[in-house]
Amino acid sequence: MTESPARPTKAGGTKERILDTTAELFRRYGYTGTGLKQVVADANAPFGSLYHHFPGGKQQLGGEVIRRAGAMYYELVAGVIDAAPDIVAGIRDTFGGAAEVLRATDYVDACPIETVALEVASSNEPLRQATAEVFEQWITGAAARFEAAGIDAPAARELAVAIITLLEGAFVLARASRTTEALDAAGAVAIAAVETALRA
Amino acid sequence: MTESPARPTKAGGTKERILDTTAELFRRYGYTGTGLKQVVADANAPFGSLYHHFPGGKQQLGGEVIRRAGAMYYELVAGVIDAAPDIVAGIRDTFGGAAEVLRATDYVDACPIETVALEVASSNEPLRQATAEVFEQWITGAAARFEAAGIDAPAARELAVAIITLLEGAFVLARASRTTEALDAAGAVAIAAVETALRA
DNA sequence: GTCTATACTTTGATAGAC
DNA sequence: GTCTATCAAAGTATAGAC
Repeated sequence: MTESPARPTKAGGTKERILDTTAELFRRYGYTGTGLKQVVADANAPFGSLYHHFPGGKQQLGGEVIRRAGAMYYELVAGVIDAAPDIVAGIRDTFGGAAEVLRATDYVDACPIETVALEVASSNEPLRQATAEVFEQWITGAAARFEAAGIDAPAARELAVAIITLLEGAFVLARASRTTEALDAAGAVAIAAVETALRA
Repeated sequence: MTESPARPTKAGGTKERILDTTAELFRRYGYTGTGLKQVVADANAPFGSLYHHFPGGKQQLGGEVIRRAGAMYYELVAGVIDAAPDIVAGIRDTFGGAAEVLRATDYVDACPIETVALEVASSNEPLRQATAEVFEQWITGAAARFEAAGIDAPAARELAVAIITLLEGAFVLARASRTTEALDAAGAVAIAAVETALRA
């Protein structure tokens, strides 16, 4: 009973709480749209704590959030794919599950780093690199699964890039239109591309 | 010679100059990342002019820029497609041309409304609707061309959604990685999807 | 390590002279 | 319709007590 329920809102230490809160705000409002005052308010943390844990300020916090959220989203999707009986079903479940989550969260919970990636692409080189590394990690992970399904390495990588491209593009149209039409269309094309590669 | 070279930087009236400048800034830095002071500075316009032409402030300016830039980009891509001998070549030219432009502009000139669309999707309902209308216009225009190529209406629309999804998604990965790999992979999948639909 | 108070800058927006 | 001056609020960041 030495543990005290200091922070009612979320579990974990102050640093983790700041990271999780920032990730949530980034997904909704993007990098420039998220203020540090809002971060500490939502994380129930004192302002000074932020600069204690992230002496590099908003940029350091942003970098850690991008890598952390990127890795977590990778694990999430990889789990869905690996739970399916085969790779085609895994891709189908990925797009179908993404559509479900979007509907259930009022079209908020899409890719956690996409908005930030576009915002920083031409304005913040360190953060741009962070997003590039996350996407590269996803591509490598997806390509490995396609290779395991019998597709040769170059085709597996190209297919991985195309699938992730379809998912990211569908998130843009889905969030703008508040429909899952793009995820359905993208999922169909994705499955067709995988089946074609498997036959080759 | 009654015309005086009042503004050295760009052609057109003050309002048009503000619209063009804002569109350029939105593409690079997004909506929240673009300040109105930077807009008037780059447009070589006095600050008061902005609120004279856009009494609704940043939101009204944003809405007009989204619709204007969206329509211009539509005309640009439609021109590329219609200049090609057939629809497959048109799609190939679209993805190839987009890759060329990205390389030539240091990965800045991608979709003019994509960053803004993600930023406002869950934070600014009027602007979210503006982006949704632009995407819908693109989908309708692309679907009409697929129908003209002999694809039935439902399939043409689904194909249009998928192609635009591929383009938007490729822009995200391309700008983040500063490579055109995603545009190449997306273009290949896009062409395959069109060819499949044409055979059906 | 926690927390408060504050410094400094930039933001969107307005008023009013011309 | 142009332009300057200015406002209140929010932005990031820092200092220093505890």
